[in-house]
Amino acid sequence: MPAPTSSPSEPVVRAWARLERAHRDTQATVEARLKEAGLPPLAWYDALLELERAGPTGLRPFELQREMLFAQYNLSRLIDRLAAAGYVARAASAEDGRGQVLTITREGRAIRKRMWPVYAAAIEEAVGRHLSSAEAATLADLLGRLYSRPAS
Amino acid sequence: MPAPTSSPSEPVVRAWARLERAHRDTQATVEARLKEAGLPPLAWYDALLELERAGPTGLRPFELQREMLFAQYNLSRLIDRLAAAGYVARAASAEDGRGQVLTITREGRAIRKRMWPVYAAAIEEAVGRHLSSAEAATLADLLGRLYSRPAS
DNA sequence: TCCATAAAGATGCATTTGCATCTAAATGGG
DNA sequence: CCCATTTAGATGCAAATGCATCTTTATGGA
Repeated sequence: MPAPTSSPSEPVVRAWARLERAHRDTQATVEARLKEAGLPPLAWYDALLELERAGPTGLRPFELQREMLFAQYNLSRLIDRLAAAGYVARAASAEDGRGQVLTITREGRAIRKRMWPVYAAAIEEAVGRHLSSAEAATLADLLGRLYSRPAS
Repeated sequence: MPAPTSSPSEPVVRAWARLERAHRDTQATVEARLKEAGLPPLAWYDALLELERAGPTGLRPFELQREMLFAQYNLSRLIDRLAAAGYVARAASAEDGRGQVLTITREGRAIRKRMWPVYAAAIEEAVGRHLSSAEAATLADLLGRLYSRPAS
């Protein structure tokens, strides 16, 4: 057997490098727009959206963790902050004595809704502006191959 | 005039979301491989590579900052660490009394060289494995549109 | 020449992340 | 039923990041 992992081709290295930069740049734009508007950071939006989608059943932290690809300790503290802000409610899980169930509050729904227009405009500024719809679709498709969980 | 910034199309939102995830995932893989091998983090590589490319002339911190799209205070501290590790040398700038000139040391070149095989394998694992060369080229092209500075 | 302004870096302080570890509850084999 | 192992989640501590601000030097008018 030859080399166990072959060296990446030049286009692959370029794609990687640009993934880094494009991410840094777009992320910075989006976070900046949210902050300018006096709104919470991006991660809050993601968590609130997942919880809103989950409906009144709510989600267990570990489920949310999988959805968000977030480190456990990291999520634990994100939830702390969201709960402190009154955007999510924690309740002890009925079936699992170790666990809890998270649900979004009315305030949580409200802030998420308030974040969306700003977030949307930022996405358009950072991404949409530079690509046609067809190109965005191609990009989404290619990026989708780079991580395992197909979720969304 | 209609809405100053239109709402992003659905493919654009998808592309954005996947950019987030693909980045998180690939970045995590690469950092993990480096750490497993007992090597410094990715940012060190990037900085060292830029400095190596700059040759004996070196680079001013603000130049490096632009290359790397790194926050100023952040870079200032990254340089601290690199200098403490003996990988870069700082010297007062001749033309600019405020500034300094950074050059990579022999040890810096050595560690960068030592990082490359691990880094390369990780890039292949995180990106190359999932895409053909043509696809990688397409991806690189599309990502390249998302940030202004064409550098690389 | 003098001064206001801008640019290059550094730094104190608060927040966030990463890492290791811990507690408590669940699970599964003997 | 019991104990070893696993899983959910929290947390102390160190490192990194973000933010505001500061110092020093350069620059560009009046």
